[in-house]
Amino acid sequence: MPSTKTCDLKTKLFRGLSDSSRLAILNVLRAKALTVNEIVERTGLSQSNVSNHLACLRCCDLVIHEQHGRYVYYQLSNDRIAQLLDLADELLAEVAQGVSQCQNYS
Amino acid sequence: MPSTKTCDLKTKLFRGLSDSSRLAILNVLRAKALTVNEIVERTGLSQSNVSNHLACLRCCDLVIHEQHGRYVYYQLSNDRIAQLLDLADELLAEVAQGVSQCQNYS
DNA sequence: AGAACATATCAGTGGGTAGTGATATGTTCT
DNA sequence: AGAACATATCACTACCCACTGATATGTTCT
Repeated sequence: MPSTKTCDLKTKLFRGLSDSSRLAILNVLRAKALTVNEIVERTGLSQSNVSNHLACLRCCDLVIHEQHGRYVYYQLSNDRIAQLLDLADELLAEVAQGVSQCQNYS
Repeated sequence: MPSTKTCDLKTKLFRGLSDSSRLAILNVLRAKALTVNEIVERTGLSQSNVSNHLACLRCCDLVIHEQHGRYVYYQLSNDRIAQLLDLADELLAEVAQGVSQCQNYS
């Protein structure tokens, strides 16, 4: 059974995933490594917003980046991230309606 | 590839998991079904706090409840929830340090 | 060197939400 | 019926965090 400390870290990990911008970024990165601008185009988010969130995701070791010339390529750092997203989809397949209706948060 | 709508729902699902109280509740429920009071004792949270979060988790179909006399037993609704928590632990095993250091949120 | 492009950083603000306390509802005793 | 227990509901407040806009840093051209 996870300790309190591990639980708090897990809370923080999930908080990293509980933002629509960050999740959109992780989602477009599932296909392949992308530059910041490509991420901006595909998500429709502003550049500074994407960059801010990338800093967060990078700091949390959820993505890694590689500078190629003046472009910076980002990709998922770990296969388990995609697995986690997949598993979340599977769970959602069964609880989507409930989650959708829940009024406690948006 | 998940649609925007699915992504938003996933965001909401993760938001459900991104609170230390809710995660603590889900965590103690992994062992077995518990009454509200047992959850209160094991998590150290206040009764109203636990009850509020249980309402949220119940609404999201993440837990189910059964009334037995004056006690209400709660349990996880779906095996994938525990799987998701396990997978998060596995991912954390590799990114814990980064997550821990990240200053973007607490 | 300077211009154009690509990305990062930072401070400020507004909106959302978690926790508390009081109270309501529901159940099982005597 | 009434008391004691178990749980749920609700309104309020304080805090946290996501987005924006401006600007800084870094890179590759001519």
